[in-house]
Amino acid sequence: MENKTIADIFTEIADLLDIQGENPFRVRSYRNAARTIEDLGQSLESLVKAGKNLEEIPGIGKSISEKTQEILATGKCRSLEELRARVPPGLTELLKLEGLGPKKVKVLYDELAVDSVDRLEKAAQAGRLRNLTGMGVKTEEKILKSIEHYRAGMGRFKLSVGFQYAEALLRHLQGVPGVKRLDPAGSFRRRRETIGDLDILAICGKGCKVMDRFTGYGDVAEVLAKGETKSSIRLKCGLQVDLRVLEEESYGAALHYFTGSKAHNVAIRERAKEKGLKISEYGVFRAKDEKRVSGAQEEDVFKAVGLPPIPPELREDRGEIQAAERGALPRLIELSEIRGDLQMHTTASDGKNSILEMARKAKEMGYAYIAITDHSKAVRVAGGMDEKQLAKHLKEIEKANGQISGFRILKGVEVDILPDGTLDLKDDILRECEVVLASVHSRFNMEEGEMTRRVIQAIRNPNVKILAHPTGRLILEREPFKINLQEVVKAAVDHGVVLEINAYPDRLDLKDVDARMARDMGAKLAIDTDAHSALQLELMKFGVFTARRGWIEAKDVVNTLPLQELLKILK
DNA sequence: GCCGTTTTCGGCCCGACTGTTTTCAGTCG
Repeated sequence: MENKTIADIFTEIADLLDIQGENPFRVRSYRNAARTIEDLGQSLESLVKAGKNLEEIPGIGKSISEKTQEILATGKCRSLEELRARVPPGLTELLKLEGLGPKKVKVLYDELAVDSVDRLEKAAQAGRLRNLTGMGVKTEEKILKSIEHYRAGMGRFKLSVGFQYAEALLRHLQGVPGVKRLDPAGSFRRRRETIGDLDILAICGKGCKVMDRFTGYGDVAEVLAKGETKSSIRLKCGLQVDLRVLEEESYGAALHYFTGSKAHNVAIRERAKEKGLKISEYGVFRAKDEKRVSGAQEEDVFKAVGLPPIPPELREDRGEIQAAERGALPRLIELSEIRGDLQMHTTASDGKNSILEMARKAKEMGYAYIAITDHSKAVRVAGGMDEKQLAKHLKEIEKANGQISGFRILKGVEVDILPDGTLDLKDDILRECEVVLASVHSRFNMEEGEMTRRVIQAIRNPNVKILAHPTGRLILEREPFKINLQEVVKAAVDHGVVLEINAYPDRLDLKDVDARMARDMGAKLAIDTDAHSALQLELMKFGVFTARRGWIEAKDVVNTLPLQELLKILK
């Protein structure tokens, strides 16, 4: 069973308890447990099978441990069933609407029997909400807007999409007279794979017109709020952007606060409290007399609680505070440490540029090498090659090597893993390649056991050097296929196969927590763009972001190595 | 429900905004 399945059960329990008006701290315990489980990076099921005591996991105690084991054993959770019998499960969907929380949902259900988004919409349109306690005409209007927004599916955006909007908007704001500083914060700054909204912080001089400039941006669909220190807009694409203007003396505290994550902030504040301090977005204060201690720089916040600065990508309350305390924070990989790119496509299959064009762009980026890895024949839609075509293509690569100096183009292929676990090309031709990536492009809906065996069989082929996009997911579009990733990682370690962090922004596969788990199990990683044009080689940064979120260091990543050392590993 | 170099009971992060109210509850980040 997937961790996500178990986490979803605890989230639903939390929602249902919340609506019932349960103790909010009890509710929070379930939410914390759900988040911890989802982020765990290793399967709870296998931990339980291995006899591990789940109560050793922070945030999981006796009750949630027992429920987890019940869920794993029976596929059900009695507490959840009992709650569902008491509270209509449709109510949890209402919580997803902006502006609706547990209290209002309960009133809506008790007074008007509203138990679905559709019924809520009808009630609001009929003007039946305005008479309820705590609600009025404005609440009605807000709810109708929320429903519209919810239905439009304007949920989260891929990080790469966020980058496009953020960069354009920052350019728009940068030239405004009086603007001294601008920083994106939030999940964008933590480089999460998706973002829900965009937070921008600013320091401005007196009389600065930055808010007018902000709400007057050409791409604005709606101005949600406009004030002296905070304004919110919704862009035409549905992305909400908040701009906050702050004082210089509290800027560091605000940057820390608005970067999050929420769970990280809570943990930092708990620590501050133990030390007799109070941390808010306005600074670090002494608890006894409210006197400000510091807060101009972000480091001040960490310093106040006795910690070294923690990089934004790690701030998820996944052990970074404990690691910082021990002086054991990783030295995270940097984009500048990448020396080459080991997966890309050319006009020989479904790419847009030639071998030489890819190589020249890579050289211009400061790389020392690339591998050309076009598709094999099973991937028909991508113009995959058979043995004969690949043999000719490898000659083309050799020829291109003669046309570029101080740079090495490695002969490679992305060979398809067929449903039975065999490879799409004969071993003879694979032996000719310096970089063989293997990957799954078909039959995504296999049973977990079958898919795991399929991929492990490919890993056992001695010609295979890298397992590419190991889980096959497409962010916001396609779930990863079912596979026992820990068994796959173990096989990869045993057979010296490198696991890929695919940097293509739709994939980011392995994802952060999986990459961390793989490295902890002893695996080596490669960060590759899977570029289908020369320009897409620039997408490497998204792979590096994912790696950093997975606590990965340069020494874990084979394409930070000089060419000769890389070749030794690939041999 | 979880947690404990003060605690096995009694805490559990902090502040702003909104809309509904005449002093505050609910929601959000």
